[in-house]
Amino acid sequence: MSRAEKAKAILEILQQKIPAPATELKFSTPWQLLVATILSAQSTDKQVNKVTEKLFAAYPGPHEILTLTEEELAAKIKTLGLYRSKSKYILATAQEIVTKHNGKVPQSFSELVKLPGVGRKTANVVLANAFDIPALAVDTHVFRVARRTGLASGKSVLETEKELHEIIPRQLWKDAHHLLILHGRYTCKARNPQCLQCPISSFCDKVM
DNA sequence: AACTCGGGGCA
DNA sequence: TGCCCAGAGTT
Repeated sequence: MSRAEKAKAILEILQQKIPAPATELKFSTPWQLLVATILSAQSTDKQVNKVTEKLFAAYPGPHEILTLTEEELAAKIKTLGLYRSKSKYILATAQEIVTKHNGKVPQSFSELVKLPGVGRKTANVVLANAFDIPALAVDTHVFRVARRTGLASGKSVLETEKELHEIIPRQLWKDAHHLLILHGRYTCKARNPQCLQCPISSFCDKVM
């Protein structure tokens, strides 16, 4: 079985096994996904969902969020860590999107990473999930899953990113990041991995 | 490369 | 009670 076939098989299984609504970041627009992703730094998806549900109901887009001061927004996201910097980033990014991008979230990596608080990971998540553009942010979870399953063998995150780009089928790009990261977070954990309940253990070189 | 922001989840 | 967490900016 080629690596590409393996990737396809693994992702299709994860698609069926991972209950999206409970754990996935919720969003209905590129802007909301961008904000949710900024908020997710050093926080869990559940915490983020709790905050964004209220926030987006009252302030759905960049124009609305700009009616808030930095302190007011910070108060609304105070249950998340790093809330002061996040508030600052979100308002600054909203301002730039309104003034420089005609109110729309830019659709290229180079433009996205120029936004305040948007780095490599956030940019890739937005490209893949909001715009269905092949992009994958390899973080520690994705890296670990890729190594254990043998989908990638590169030593660095960037090498792994390149390898995954080559083998993940086009139609699965949109879900690849969520699936791999959630699998890594809840099942293929760094410590105490749940191999007995792992739906893809038959593809794994390192069942424990 | 190291440091900082940071409340909540979980053992 | 201590460790960890969907990161990014600054020095």
